[in-house]
Order: sequence, then structure tokens, then C-alpha cells
Amino acid sequence: MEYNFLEIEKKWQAYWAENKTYEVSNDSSKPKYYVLDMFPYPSGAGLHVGHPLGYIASDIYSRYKRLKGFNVLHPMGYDAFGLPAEQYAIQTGQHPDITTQKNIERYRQQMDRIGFSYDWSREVRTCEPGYYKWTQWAFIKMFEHWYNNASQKAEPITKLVEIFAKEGNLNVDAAHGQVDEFSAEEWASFDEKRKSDILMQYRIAYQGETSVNWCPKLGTVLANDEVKEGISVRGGFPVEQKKMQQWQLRVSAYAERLLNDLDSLDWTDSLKEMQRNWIGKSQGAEMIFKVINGDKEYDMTIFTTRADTIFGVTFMVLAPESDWVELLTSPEQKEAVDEYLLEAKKKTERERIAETRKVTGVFSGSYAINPLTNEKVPVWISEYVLAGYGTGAIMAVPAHDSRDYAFAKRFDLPIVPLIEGCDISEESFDAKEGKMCNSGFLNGLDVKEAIPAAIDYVESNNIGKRKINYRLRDAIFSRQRYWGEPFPIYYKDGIATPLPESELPLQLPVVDKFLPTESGEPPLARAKDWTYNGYPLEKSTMPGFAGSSAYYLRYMDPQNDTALVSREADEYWRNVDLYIGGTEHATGHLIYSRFWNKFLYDLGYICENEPFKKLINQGMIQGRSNFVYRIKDTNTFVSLGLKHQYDTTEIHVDVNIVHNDRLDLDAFKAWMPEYATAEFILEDGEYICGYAVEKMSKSMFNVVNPDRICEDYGADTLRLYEMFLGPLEQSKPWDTKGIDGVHRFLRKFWRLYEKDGEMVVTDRKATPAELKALHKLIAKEQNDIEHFSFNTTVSSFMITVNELTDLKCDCREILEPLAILVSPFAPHITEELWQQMGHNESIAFAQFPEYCAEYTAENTFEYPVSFNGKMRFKLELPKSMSVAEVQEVVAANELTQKYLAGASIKKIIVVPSKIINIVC
RNA sequence: GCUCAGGUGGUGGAAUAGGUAGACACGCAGGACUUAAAAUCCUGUGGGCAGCAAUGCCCGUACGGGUUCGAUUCCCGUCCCGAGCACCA
Repeated sequence: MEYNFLEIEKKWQAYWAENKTYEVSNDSSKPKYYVLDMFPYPSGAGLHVGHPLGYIASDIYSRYKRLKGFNVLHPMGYDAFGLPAEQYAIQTGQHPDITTQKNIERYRQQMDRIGFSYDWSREVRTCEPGYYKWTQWAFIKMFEHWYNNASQKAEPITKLVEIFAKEGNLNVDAAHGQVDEFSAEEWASFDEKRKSDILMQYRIAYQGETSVNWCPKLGTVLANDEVKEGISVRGGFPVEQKKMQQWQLRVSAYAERLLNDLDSLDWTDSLKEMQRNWIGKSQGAEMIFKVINGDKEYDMTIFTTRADTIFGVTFMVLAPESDWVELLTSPEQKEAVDEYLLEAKKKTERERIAETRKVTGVFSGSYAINPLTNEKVPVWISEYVLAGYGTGAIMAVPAHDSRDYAFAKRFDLPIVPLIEGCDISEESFDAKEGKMCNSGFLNGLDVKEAIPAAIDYVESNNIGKRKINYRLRDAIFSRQRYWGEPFPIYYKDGIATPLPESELPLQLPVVDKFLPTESGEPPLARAKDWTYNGYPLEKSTMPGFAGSSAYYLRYMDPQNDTALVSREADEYWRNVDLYIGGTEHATGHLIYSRFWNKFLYDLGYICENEPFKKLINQGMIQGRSNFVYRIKDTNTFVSLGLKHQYDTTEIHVDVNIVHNDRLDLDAFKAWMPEYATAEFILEDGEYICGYAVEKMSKSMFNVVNPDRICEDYGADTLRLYEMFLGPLEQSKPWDTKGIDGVHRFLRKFWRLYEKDGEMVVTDRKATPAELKALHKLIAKEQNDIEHFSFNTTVSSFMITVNELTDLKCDCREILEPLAILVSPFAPHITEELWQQMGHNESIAFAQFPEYCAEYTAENTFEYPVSFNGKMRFKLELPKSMSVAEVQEVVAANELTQKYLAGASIKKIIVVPSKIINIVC
């Protein structure tokens, strides 16, 4: 019987579904292991071969862990709220729920076909009320808590109110927004609205005016990680800065913990580094400068990491959006400043980035007094200072900061060097090294000593204090969209109030259209009676990352309608042991999830401080596009090797009608009507296509659908081939060139068990050579899988099967464990073989550990013998021999004498089971 | 500009704590079976030199140095590709 993968795979997929083979219990005496994939957004295009890469790897690991005796939680679900479904709804009027359900169905079919061992009884969908109830619940909890810097955790807002009533806010060390100091008496005198406004500045989920990334084309605001180079990640539309009232999450309160706890995680260094950069901790000092506009005087605070350069300050710079601009613009300069601000405002974020190196600015007309030298320096306004970082104002030290230097050169401002012997004629000297000069009491100190010395001085003279700044911003949490979680918030006399928990979930209302209203309100304003007890409900919805921030907790206990996750379920599963997904979430989802997890941890709802212990970033699978070359103004196509003889146009051709870069001519003619009459200039009777590695996308005609691979080769071949392609973490183009080799392996594997249509598995004793082949594989496979080196594991399978074929192996003693070893990679074929051998219980795979223990390893080793590092011959010796014994044997060996050729041995280096080197 | 990860045959890639570089697979070439093809199987396949031959020798992991009996692996410098951040004071 031939290896009939279509029949086999259909049979076992049905069997697994019917027997609920992969459902997993929360109640088990086995140790737990939690393997998670980043759940997909179900897009209309379906899965392409790139998507399953990580899923196949996690499935292999899950199956492996089950074999090793773990109770494995391996769930899957859908990140179902999102922009594409809504954009589609706007265009077609089709409710996003309908398209989403349809896409999910398609995804499920595609995933089932690959033979994943997910426990589908635990599936979650972020757009279902039963799920988003808990997203809303968490939001209310964040609304009802504040972050206490003293205890380094979230605490109930009711406790804060008690403190305010007792002693005001003077001694409260909290993460907060703009608030003035007040006493207990003052607090008592405030009205409800004022109290509510103040508390809002402390809440972890809070509402406030902020400069946001506004995307006019999408009609919504976006988070920083949803914008790349001034363009929206989804859709690719320009983004501008706009001040708006928005819900936000005080992620910045957790900056220090998010940073510190990275050390405890088993993530790649590059990913941790990305998060460290995103959090962007910098230590420095805040300093107060007196600023004078005509006869008015103010104290202005700036932030610097280089307090030591205070003697070199020759001007100050404000961000154009800074509140100081209005206060410090002199009447004479008003016109020039207004003009500059207008220019700056007109530019989109993208233009500002593009003009990064173009120096612009305007003099405000005011002056600042250097608190150490009492020198008077001008205050300028320039785009190169960012409003959102530090205080939006800086002291400029052109000698030792490249940006200040460029500005000083452009506007002809003085430059005062502060480090002995530094050359600042061409560029600033930014390095933190050298001896200070021109710096009063700091003279002679090394820069590294001068920084703390300067800050000490500033602190003891009350002109500033030590300060740590983070680049991490609070997450903007409102979206002016329809297809997202509604906020469980209503406005009672203008005061934002959470719904009672019993009212959750607050379901997404019915609307007639999905566009914003004519007056610019979000789509929810179209809903009839969008109120609670007669009070208006919040009209914006939550962003995409809301639903994905805690989904891994929900899988632990997906049907629970009284808690996000029960205490028992959480204490059993704890957190994700292995998380596999793309690196594109490094500064989005992976920060928000860690924040969300830490918040719930602070409140005692869950027992682990970090959500994802180990994380692996699978590489992207790129497309491999093919090209044909049309001779200009004809319908004739010339093969790659001959195209230089003609003037041609390069045209993308569907990779599905190209095999090993050879074009299928008939399929090409049938592909599009305009090519029906195409003519070809061939080389050696074939049309050779050009190729390029590009992103896999419809427009490049390079999308390869996994269904098609399953159809032609089978799911097991697809699984093996995706792993064989190269290291998991590496990005690589999809190229079907090698898939035949992998498919050939599976057929060889099949033939090991079956000859001439019959199962040939005997009960004879295995030979030493057969046992050796198997043991090599067992040792290699365990080590490789633990290191996620799946590509080399597949190679080892091939080697072993080749060896056993040569040995004409037919004994159960070898073939039974071999099937088990291959099963995580190719589960369908191994189940079938297992069954045909007479083992009906597929669950018998659990015997794996016994098989490993039963066999002992080889006890001799073939040493390469080198002379001064050059390998000469091999020598087989028992592993149990001591180094001294080996040295003796080697010295006496006749081949040694031959290669010595009269020279004398200086020493013999023996590395057990590695090498023998003779130094002579 | 800063940070991180890389650079190995015609191709994808192996080499686990510094120990036989190129496993395995693709491709290519030759052969077996066949009327023929497909499928399958076998052999060869980094470069150079010598030899009828088995075989032997030399060079080779981006480039230049260093440490070592021995370096793809460790250290220093240069070049090149990729990713992330990008006026963060």
C-alpha cells in the first residue's frame, strides 16, 4: 500500500475530534506545561504558509511535552476586534461580526487541516461578550486603583480618598498627572466635580487631555506602537499630532518594574533590549532656571542627564507645544513666534521626521538666568525639543551635545567648551570622558565624577533634584471606532462613572452605519438610546490590544462567568511556560500584557508577576516572487537567460504556476485573458523565471496557501518542511524547492514498516547496529527539541531512516519507538503506522520516557588522533578508559610511530570522547 | 546616529563547553531498473595540485591581526547585509 496521506490525515483528524484527544483537564496529578501561540487576527485573506510556522513549532513542543508526561495546555483563539473588519463594514454595510465569524471559520478549517493538537474546547474570541466582559472588568479595576510609588503597587482609590481626607495629598507618593498640593481641609471643601477631577489624575485608567497620534483617514487615534515613521501600521495613512481628551492607561507607573523584571525572563536578548529601549530609563536631574519675560519672572524646570555641563549653557530651548511658549514670548517677538508655531503645526509627523536634520527655530524674546553662574542666556523655541519628554524645555550646551551644537551653529550662538583639550571646531564632543574645565568648582574632575558632584551641589542649594525619566508613555486607550469593546463608563452630571459589575458585559449596540457621525462623533453615537439609567454612555471603544492583554489567563478557565479565571485554575496553570510569536509585538502587546498582568497581580487576582516565562520569536516567512519578461510593446515573453538581448518589462507572475522557476506555459496562458495569445522565447525548451524575495502578499502574486501544500504533499510534509527550512527564529523566503526531499523522507519512513502492501514488523531482537541508530536519534532529538532546533531534528530523522533502511530493519523493538520519536513532527502518519502495527491506542505515545531509559548508550568512542592539530587517523577506544590509559595506548600505537616519523612526543592531550592531540 | 543579531559550497543550512568544517536536503552530473517516461535505488559533487589507481598534499567558514597544541567558535580592528529605535536633552 502506498503512503496515502490524504486518506490518513482525514481519518486521524476525524478521530482526534471525535475522541476529544487533545482536551486537557485543570485537574491532573501530572506537572503542568503551558504552550501558547500568539492568537491571530482572522483576516479575510486566510492563512498563508507563513502563519503556521510558529504554530507548527509550538505544536511539536506541546506533543513532545505530553510524551514526557506533562499535562499540556495548548489553546488557540482569535483576536477578533480590529480595523480591517470595520473598514470592510464601512464599505459594504456588512456587519463586522458576520465577516469576522466567516473568517474565523475559514481559519479553523485551515488550522484543522494541518493537524494541530489544540484544545478547542477552550477557544476564546475577543469580540464575544462572554470574553470582553472581563476586558471591561479589568478596565473598571484600573479605574478604581492608583499606583503607590512607596509600596510599588496598585492600591484602591478608596484608600487614597481616606488619605486625602486625613492629610491631603502632601505626603502621597503616587504616579499621577497635574495636581496642585492641597490639605485635608481643602479636600473637604472641594465639590464633587473637583474631587472627581483630582482623583482622575491618580487613577490607573484615567481620562485626560493629551497630544495623540490622530489618523484622519481612519478617523481615530492610535497608540505609539501603531504608528511607524509617521504612518499608521494598519492602512499606511499619514498621522498627525492633535490634542484630545482620551482614556489612557498609566503604564508609565510600572516602567521600573517592567524594566527590572525583564532580567528574570527567558526571552532573547534582542527582544529584551527592544523593551529596554522602549521604556528608555535615563537618570539625571531636574534644575530650576529663573526666566524673565520683560518685567515678569517665573521658575522653569528642565531635565538634563548632564548636570556637569551647567557652566556651558549658552541658551535654552522650548518645544513648540510647550505651555512655556505663551508665557515667554515677548511682544516684539510675538509675530515671529506665531509664524514659526503655525509652520510647525502644519507639518505632519512624517514631514517632521523627514526633516530631522533641518535646523529650525525662533527666539522667544525672553531670557533665563543660569542658577550657577547667574549668566543671562536667551530662550529659543525649536522643533528639536519634544513636548512629551522631560518638561518640554532644555538647557542647551552646544559644546557637548550634537543637536545643541547644530542649533548654535545655525543661529550663531556662543559655544563654550568644558572639557580639557576637546576639539569642537567641527562637531560637539558628546562623550562622557575627560577632565572638566571652565566649570568653577567642577574643574579638574573627571566627567564621571563631575555628574554626581554637580547634582549634589544643585540639590544642596535647592536649585534642583535627582530625577529619573522614562520614555515609556501612558497608553492611549480610546478609539473612535465601532468594532471594539465599549467602555463600561457613563457620565453622571459630567462625571465619568463605572457601571456596576452586575451590568457587565456592556454589549456593543446596534448601529445603522459604521462611520463617524456628521458632527464627528464616534460611530457609537449612532446607537439608539446609548445610555445607562438615563445618563449618556462613553462613545469611544477600546483599542486592539485591550482584548489581547489578558487572553492567556482566560484560556485557563474559559467558561467561568464569575471570574476572569478562578483561583484554582490560576494556581494550577500559573503562567505561560512557552510563548511563540512574532517580534512585531515587542513594544506593543508584550508591554501591555506585562503591564496588565502586573496590575492584576497587585490586586491579588493572579499568582504570577510575569505572564510569559519563555518567549521565542519565530522568523517571518517571506514570499519568493517570480517574474516573466515581456518584450516591450509585444505579447512575447523571453526567458531569464536571454532577456538581456531585448528591452523588457518585468512582470510578477503567480508563483503557483511556476515550478522550480520553470513557468507552466499553458497555465500562464490561462492565468489572465491578456496572456492567452502569449508567445515565448525559451531556453533549452523551458521558460526560466526570475525571482526576488519580497513580503508575501496578494499584489506580488507570491502567496502560497497551506491548503494547497496539504493537498499535494500532505500536512505531515508541510509540518516537516516548514521546520526543515531553517532555524525557527530566522526569517526566510518560502521556497518549495526542497519539499520533495522531505516528502521522500516520509515515504521512506512508511516503507520501513510496510513492504509490498503488507506490514512487516517482526518480534526478533534488534541488532547492535539497529539499536545504535535508534539511540543516536533519541539523544539528539531530546537535546534538539529542548533547544528548539527543529531543523536539525528533521535531518536526524532522515539519517536514522536511511540507516535503518540500509540495515533492512523490521523489528518492533526499533520501529515502535521510532514512530513515537517522529510523532510530534508528523502525527498523522505515525498514528496510522502505530495502528497498523497493532497498537490501537494512540495514547500509548506516553511510553516515550520508558523507551529512552531502556537503552544504554554506546560504550566506545572513535577518537580522531591529531598531530599538532592536524588530524591523521582514528582510534576506537572504550569510553571508560582513563586519560592516562589512553595516553599510554596512543603512545604505543604503531600508527602514532609512523606519523611521528622519528620526532619525539612532547605531550599527549586527551579530551574524553572528543579528540586526542599529540604535540611533537 | 545608537542598540541588537548575523556573514560557512551552485542553494537552504549542520558543526551541542575551543576538538575530523560543509551533516541533512535541494540542485547538478553519471549509472541501474524500464520499449520509454514517471517513480525508485546507487555513485559522485568546496577549490587547487600530483597520480593509471587506491590515494596523497596544499588552500579554504567576509577581510586583517591576536590567544591556543588546535579557532567557523574566544579577543582586537575593518568591511558588508538584516532588524529595532530614531532629535528622549
